[in-house]
Amino acid sequence: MMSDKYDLQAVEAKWRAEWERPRVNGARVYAWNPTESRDTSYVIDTPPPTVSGYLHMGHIYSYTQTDLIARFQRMAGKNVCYPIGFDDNGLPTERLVEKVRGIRAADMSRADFIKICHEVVQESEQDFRNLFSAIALSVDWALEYQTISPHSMKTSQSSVLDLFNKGHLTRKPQPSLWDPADRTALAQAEVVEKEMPGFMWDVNFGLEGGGTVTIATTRPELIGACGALLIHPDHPKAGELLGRNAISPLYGVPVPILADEKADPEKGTGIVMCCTFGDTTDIEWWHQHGLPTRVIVDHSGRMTDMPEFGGADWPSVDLEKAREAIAALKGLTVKQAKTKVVELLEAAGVLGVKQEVKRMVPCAERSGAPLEIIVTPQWFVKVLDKKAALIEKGRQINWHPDYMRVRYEIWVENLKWDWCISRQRYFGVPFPFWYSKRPGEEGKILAAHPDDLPVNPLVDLPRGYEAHEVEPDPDVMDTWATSSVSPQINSHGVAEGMMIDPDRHAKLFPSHLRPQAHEIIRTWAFYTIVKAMLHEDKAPWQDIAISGWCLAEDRSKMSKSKGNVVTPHSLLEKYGADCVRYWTATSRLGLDTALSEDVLKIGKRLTTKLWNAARFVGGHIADLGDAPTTPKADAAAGLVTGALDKWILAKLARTLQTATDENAKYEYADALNAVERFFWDAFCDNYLELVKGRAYGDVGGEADKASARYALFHTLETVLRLFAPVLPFMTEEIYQGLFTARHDKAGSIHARGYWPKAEDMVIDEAAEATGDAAVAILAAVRKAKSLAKVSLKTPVARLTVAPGPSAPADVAALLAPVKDDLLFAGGVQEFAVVESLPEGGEALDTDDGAFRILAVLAAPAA
RNA sequence: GGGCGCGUAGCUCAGCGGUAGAGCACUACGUUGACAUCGUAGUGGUCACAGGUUCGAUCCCUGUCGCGCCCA
Repeated sequence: MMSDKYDLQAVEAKWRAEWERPRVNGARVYAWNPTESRDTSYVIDTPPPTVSGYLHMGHIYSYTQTDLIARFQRMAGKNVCYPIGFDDNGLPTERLVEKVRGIRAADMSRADFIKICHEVVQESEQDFRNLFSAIALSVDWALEYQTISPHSMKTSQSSVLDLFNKGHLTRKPQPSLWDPADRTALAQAEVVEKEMPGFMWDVNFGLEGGGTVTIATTRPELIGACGALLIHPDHPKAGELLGRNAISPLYGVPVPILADEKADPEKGTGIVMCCTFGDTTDIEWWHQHGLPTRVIVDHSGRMTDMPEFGGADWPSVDLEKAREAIAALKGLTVKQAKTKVVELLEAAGVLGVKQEVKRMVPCAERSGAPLEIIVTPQWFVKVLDKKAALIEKGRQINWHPDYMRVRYEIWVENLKWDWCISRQRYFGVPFPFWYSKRPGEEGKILAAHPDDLPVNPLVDLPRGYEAHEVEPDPDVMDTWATSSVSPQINSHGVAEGMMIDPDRHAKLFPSHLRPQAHEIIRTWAFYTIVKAMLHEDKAPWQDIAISGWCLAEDRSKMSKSKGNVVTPHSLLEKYGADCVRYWTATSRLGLDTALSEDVLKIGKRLTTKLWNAARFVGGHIADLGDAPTTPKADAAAGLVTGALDKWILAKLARTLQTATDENAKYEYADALNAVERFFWDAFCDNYLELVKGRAYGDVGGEADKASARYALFHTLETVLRLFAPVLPFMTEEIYQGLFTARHDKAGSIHARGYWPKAEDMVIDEAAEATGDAAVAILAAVRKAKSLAKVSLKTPVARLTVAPGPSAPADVAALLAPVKDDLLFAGGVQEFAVVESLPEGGEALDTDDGAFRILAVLAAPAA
């Protein structure tokens, strides 16, 4: 039995709880079955949301799109493995914790800080669980993981150990991107370019043997770190300068003048200085020309006292003056130092023109601080030597939409740095390494034994060593170093010799689908491909589905600062999960979508219509029990005899075909559209009106009525299943309410294998043509009434039908099987099929051009 | 500066070689026994612009302009 009104809140709460209870053969509806083989599985590499973020519409948008795919695959018969995880380690979480608790990691013990991180993370994870449950994600909660859990740490450390053993991981002091605010190294992907106003100064260097040379620089504070001057070989002054030494101002350091094509003769004076390190070009020159390393900025972004200055590698022609400059600058931030150096240069009379320029400054994505390039020992995954192989791996994956692959390839082609995975932070996965202090092997890297993972080198020891013999590696991994093994965290294995459960790994890796957003193609997708390739020379997934962003209604980005953020909770409360899911289902993969209340209202209209149509059908099929089998079998058994009934079943079969094909291609929006059109146009607007005469017993006999009831039964049941991935709550409520006999057998409408089957459907082409004709003529009759501005109830005294331009051969024979239904639905009193319409009266063509009709309306009732 | 995507009815979008589609909005009519959270019908577009290919272009090619994103 169904109530008149759909009680949204109560129904959603009921099924949320029910789906988590063991129901189908003792298992939960969405449970993955670990005993089955890989052949029947469908494995999803779900994005673990970063718990440091706040809940926004984007989460609903992208996670629901994945859920639509998961639900289809499950209903279509796959053993779906749909895990969920939380990315809770790393710098983003540390920053969140410092903010919400008003503390600083640097002010407390490492252990205390980590403890607080765990607390904050718990609260945040519960918010996500509630949201995901509210929108009915069909994830298997038994597969939940955290990237900071011991299991994830073990997987992540196994990964690093495997890369180390295979020679893909190196640790050496080399120039690294450094965030002086958070005091940690960063990877290329965490850099954002910000346009900042600044100045370019001309500065005069002296020349050995007399004279001066003028360079242009935006970073005069680095003059002390200068190792050479560069000039383009075609520069007019190249001839006189090349081969000579310049003398840096303030410090008096002799530096060679070298030729390089990369020194832009159009920029500034056309002569630049190369320092340790102003930018990435400096690093190239430093490598290429074998320049000395001259460090003058420390890890906190302040000027050092340059202890090596004055030595053999760092000579000066005027040590005393240089020491004055060093003393004046020591301890200043880079920014303060810039001002001071300019003053000193001015006082020394070597400062030339100052020009205002806008420049792009590389900054840390998280802290926003301008980056320095500092030489520190860091762990790098070697990727620069593998660009071609990485692009090839990307091409083995099906990208949806395909053009997103280009973004990946462009990123790989433009890589400038190996992947730096070490961070000088606290809340993360530690490296499973120590450095030996044993005499004779000082500095040797000692790796943990795979069986001992996870290890904390600050507490644990490498096999065979005493505490006093080792120095632990103090760093933690970047959060991407762990999230990049999300498929392996779920599959419980990384590589040969690094397996927790080889059987499970073989079943779950590679996964079938990676869903994710496009802005992290260069990070998460890229890093995951790197890991899978280096560990097992595999692509990590078969398909990758890229979702777009959820924009505000005006198509601008939602952001707190703009105040245009719509929270998921307000929408869920107002419209319910089914309507919100409907909104996400209407836009395809890859496209950004504006949040639209209009679309939500359409969803509302659809669910209301579905509820009411089901109430109507329910009234006519209640006593059928589970006597109906399948449309095909019931038709073959002579239970479905009406032409219109065969017509709606044929349209249903075609709709199923489209919906199945589109869903299999991840085109859930096209699938939904096909089902919606069938439900609204064919079923509600036409079939239900045409079938009422027989359903209520006003037309035909018992067999005709039974035929109608069987067709109503099958059509509604199938439509519910087709809508089930998009509207899980309402379809379950109706299904459990009306199809109780079937529900006893199998459980939830969302159960595995519940997608309708093409082989159970039946298409009768003759009946289809007859039904199409009935629908076209009914529409023309309605149009005649609408044009006459009368009620649709107004009877038609006489309806005459003649062949139109594209008429079928025998109109009378075609219409015969539906004549009674048609006349009843149209309120027609007298009916005739003729060769051509009589003169006079307003004839109408049907939309398909098959017929011309003349409807003479009865006088309206008084 | 490079790459990618997008510009179709007032709005949100589909179509992608053969006389322009849907929903919303708007207008008119209508409470018909599932539904007024409704029904039926209608109005509405030189498919951003300019060239080219073709018998024929919204659809393919080239260029221009505008918007968005990614990367320098």
